[in-house]
Amino acid sequence: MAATIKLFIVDDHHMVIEGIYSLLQQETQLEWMGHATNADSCLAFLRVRQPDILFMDISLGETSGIDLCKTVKELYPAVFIIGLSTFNQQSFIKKMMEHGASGYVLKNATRQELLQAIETVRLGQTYLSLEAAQSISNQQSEGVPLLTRREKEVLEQIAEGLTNQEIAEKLFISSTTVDTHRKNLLAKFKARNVAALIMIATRMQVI
Amino acid sequence: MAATIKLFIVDDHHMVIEGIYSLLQQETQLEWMGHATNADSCLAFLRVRQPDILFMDISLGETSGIDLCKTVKELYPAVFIIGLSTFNQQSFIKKMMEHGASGYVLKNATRQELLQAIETVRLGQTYLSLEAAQSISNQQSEGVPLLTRREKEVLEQIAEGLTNQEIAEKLFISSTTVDTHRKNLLAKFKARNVAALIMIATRMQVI
DNA sequence: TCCGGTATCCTGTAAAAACAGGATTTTTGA
DNA sequence: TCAAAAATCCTGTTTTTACAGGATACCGGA
Repeated sequence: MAATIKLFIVDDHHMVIEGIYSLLQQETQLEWMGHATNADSCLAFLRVRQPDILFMDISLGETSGIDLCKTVKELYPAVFIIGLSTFNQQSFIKKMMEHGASGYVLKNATRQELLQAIETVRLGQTYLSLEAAQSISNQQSEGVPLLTRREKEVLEQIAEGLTNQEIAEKLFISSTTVDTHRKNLLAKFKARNVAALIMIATRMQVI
Repeated sequence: MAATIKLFIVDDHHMVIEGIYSLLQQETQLEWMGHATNADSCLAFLRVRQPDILFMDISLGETSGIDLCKTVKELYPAVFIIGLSTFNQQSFIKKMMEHGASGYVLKNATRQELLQAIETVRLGQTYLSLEAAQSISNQQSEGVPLLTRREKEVLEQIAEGLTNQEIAEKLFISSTTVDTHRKNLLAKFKARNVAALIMIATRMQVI
C-alpha cells in the first residue's frame, strides 16, 4: 500500500476495540486515529477529523449502527464504512449496505480478513466476509415472491396481529378482499397458515 | 494479590480474545495460559492443565457456552468460570449461573471491571457486571419472557406451520395440551394471535 | 415435607382462518 | 388501445384458533 490509511473505530465493547487494535497494531501502513464507544462521540470526532475507513459496530447500545451509518455517509461521503457484528444476521448486513456501508466483517474475523477488508474497501469496492457473503447470497431473492403493494400492506397488518375484519376497516376495503389477499400471500410464500407465513416472511426480510 | 492467577479464555471471536488479552496484559499477577476458540479444544486443554479462572463466551458457534459450562464444572469443580457475552440477555446469564458459573461480565467491560471480576470470583464469590445485575433485576419489564422447555418446543412447531393436532401427534401429547401451551405462549408474549406471536418471538430472536 | 411451577388433560363456545370457486372493476404498461 | 395484472367483492363450507374455566399429576427445591 502506498499512503497511510487512517482508521477509526466506533464500538461500545472495549474488548472489541482492544481486539481490533491488537490484531492490526503491527501494520505500519495503518494509522489509528482513535475510537469512540457511542454514536455521539463518533460524530463529534468526525466533525474535526475524518478517517479513511471507519469500523462501525452494528449495535451501539441505544443508537443503531444502521442510523449512524446513514448519518455519517450523508455528512462525509468520502469515509468508507466497514460494519462489525457478532451476529450473522443478513438483515442487518443488508440494511447497513443500503445505508452506505462499503463492507462487512464479523467479529470473529482473522487479521488476514481484516486486512483484506481494508484493502478492498479502500479501493471503493465492497468487502463481505465469507460468512456474511454466504448469508446474503443464500436466502435472499432466491424464492422471495414478488408482492403487490396491497399484499405487502395486508401482510404487515397480519403481522401486527390484526384480524381480517380489522384490516378491512383500516384499509377501507371488505374483509373478503383481505381474505383474498391473505389467500394469495399463503400461496406465494407456500405457507400452510399464517404462522408459517410470518415465519417465512420475516426470514426473507419482507417484514 | 498473593499468588499468580492463571487465566484461560474460550471464545470464538478473535477480536474478543485479543481484546481481553490486551486489557489485562500489564497485570503481572495474572498469567495467561492460552485460549481456545471452541468447546472441544477448551476441554482438550483442560485435560492437561487447569486455570484458576476460565473466561467463557456464551455463544460458541455450534456448542452453547451453557453446556460447556456444565461439563467443565462437572469435571473440574475448582475452575471458576466467568461468562462473557455481548448480549445482555438475562436468561443466558441466569442459565450460566445455574450451571456453575461464578460470574458474568459483558464484553463492553472495562479493565477495572475485569480485574474486579477476577478478584471477586477468585475468592469464591459471585461477580455480576453492573449491567448484567441490572438486567437480572429488571427481567420482566421489556425482556424476553421465560419459556419452559415444552413451550419452546411448541412454539417452534407452531412457527413451522403445524396445527395443534399435528403438534400433538409429533410430541405425543393431547391437542388440548398443545392448546394450553399455545394459550400460555400468547399470554407470555402478550400477543393477540399466532401472527403477532411469531412476529414478536422472531424479533426477540427466540426462534 | 410441602409448595410452586410445569405438564398434562378435559368440556364447551365463539371467532377467525383456510379452502373452494367464482365475478367485476380498475390500473397499468407494452 | 387493449390485454394482463391487480384489486375489489361475493357465497359457501370446513378446519383451526382463541378464549373461558376448569382438574390432576409430577417433580425439584426450600
